[in-house]
Amino acid sequence: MTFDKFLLGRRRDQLTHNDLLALEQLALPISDLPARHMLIREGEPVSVSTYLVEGLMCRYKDDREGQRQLVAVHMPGDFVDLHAYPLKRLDHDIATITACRIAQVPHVRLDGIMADRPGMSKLLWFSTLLDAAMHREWIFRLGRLDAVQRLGHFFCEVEAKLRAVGLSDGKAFQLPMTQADIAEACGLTPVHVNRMLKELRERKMLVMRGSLVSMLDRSALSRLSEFDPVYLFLDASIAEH
Amino acid sequence: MTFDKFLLGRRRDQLTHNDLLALEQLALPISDLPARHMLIREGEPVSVSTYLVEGLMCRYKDDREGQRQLVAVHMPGDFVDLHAYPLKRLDHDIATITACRIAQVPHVRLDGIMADRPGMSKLLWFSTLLDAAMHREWIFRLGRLDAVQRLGHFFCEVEAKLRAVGLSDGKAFQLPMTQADIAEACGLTPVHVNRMLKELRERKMLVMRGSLVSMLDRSALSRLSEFDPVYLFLDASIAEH
DNA sequence: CGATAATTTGATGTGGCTCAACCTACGTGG
DNA sequence: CCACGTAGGTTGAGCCACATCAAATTATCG
Repeated sequence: MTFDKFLLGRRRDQLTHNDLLALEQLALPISDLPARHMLIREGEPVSVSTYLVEGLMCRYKDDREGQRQLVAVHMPGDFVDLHAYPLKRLDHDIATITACRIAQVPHVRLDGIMADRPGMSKLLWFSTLLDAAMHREWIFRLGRLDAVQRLGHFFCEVEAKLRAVGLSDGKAFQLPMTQADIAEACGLTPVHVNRMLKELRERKMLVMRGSLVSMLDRSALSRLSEFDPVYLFLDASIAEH
Repeated sequence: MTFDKFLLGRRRDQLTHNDLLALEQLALPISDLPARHMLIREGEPVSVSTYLVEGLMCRYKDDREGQRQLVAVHMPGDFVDLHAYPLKRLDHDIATITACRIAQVPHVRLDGIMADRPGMSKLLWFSTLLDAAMHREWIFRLGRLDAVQRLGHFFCEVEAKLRAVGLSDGKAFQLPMTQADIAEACGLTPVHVNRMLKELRERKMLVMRGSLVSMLDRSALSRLSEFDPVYLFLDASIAEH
């Protein structure tokens, strides 16, 4: 039950029934975190990894003045900091955006998986490299797209990920982030995010009211923002629609 | 001999002598590539991974108009596309910058390592996550730093990596990249890179003449550009100096 | 020595930032 | 139930960092 969203839409078939059972048995009891709560601070040694069951989390680096740059947004089904297993400490902070439900897996138990289940180890490895692939696309977004495109691209990515775990129908979805959060993700100021959202609204591509995002014209939006979901490594069936 | 730079300065001690021997035996004979040569194109299935023995390589995504955004620069000792092993295909292109000497490892042989050597598998996993950590820092660089800082930060990163494999003495090093290449890495235009290099020169922090980069004042440069090498996961001894 | 790539400099345009004000929704306590 | 505080969102005016376009100068290399 806990891991029923894990890797959904991505090579799930390569997890055997026994693998999944082994995964379920790894997890400690589920716990809850409040919104806007810091989970891990840069540099501290980490000995458990967190799997996100419900809610929104983010990873970020901050500059000298404490300004944040988000480097990832996580949603249900994501192994948020599995990379802390080989790395042992993190180079960035992790915090919740909304209230979250999580399951934590001690690293010593993962050692068992590495020793006994090479196939599953490779799939865990794969899931951390998915994050790396998304990082690369974020670099592209910041380096080569202008403000409207960055927003469009960001929303396309979030929508595709949510759809893979059944949290978007392809038209509308809940995204409880403020415009300031989105600004921190896209390397823009909140003021400019506001103006660009207005432009997307006027262009009849996307409307965000509160936490409800409605994609009025997804294909136009992905064309505008040069979004191509190959980097999400989704199975053909999900990527197409 | 081939892998004598692998992970240098980073948890090398966790590779046993037998591990290293196993690694050396994995590699196919060494081969050479010309400068400005594409090695792997986005999307094509990959069944071998490339280890860089000598030269400079880069990974990049390009936008609709063919404009490149570099997402990584690789130097000797890097397992350039080990991540292709779990991923099976890549989300970006890989090309040489200078002429390169490489060793290629077939993925089937890595399967053997996954099955027999969990400790070494974890170290290989670790090395791919190092790339992810660098990606995150690149996101930060593009999202939160201005042009001079981006350049300073980029040079600090390159210098630290080169120093870890003995290719920089902490003062000067060879970097055979054009200003246009650097622009593609930092999300700037070549013209503006040129002007900002001039500024770094005038501020007596860094001079680039041809491919020789001289860091006149490394500590001032890293302060200016908010460079902190923790994300490179270097052993204390190398990180300090 | 000539051709071509790389660097340098100048002039001008503009996308996104800054600062500042105002508006709206919502939760809390009087 | 209203008053008020606060967080989030919206809008305007002015400015600046970086882009763009264009041309000249300097390396590099067959």
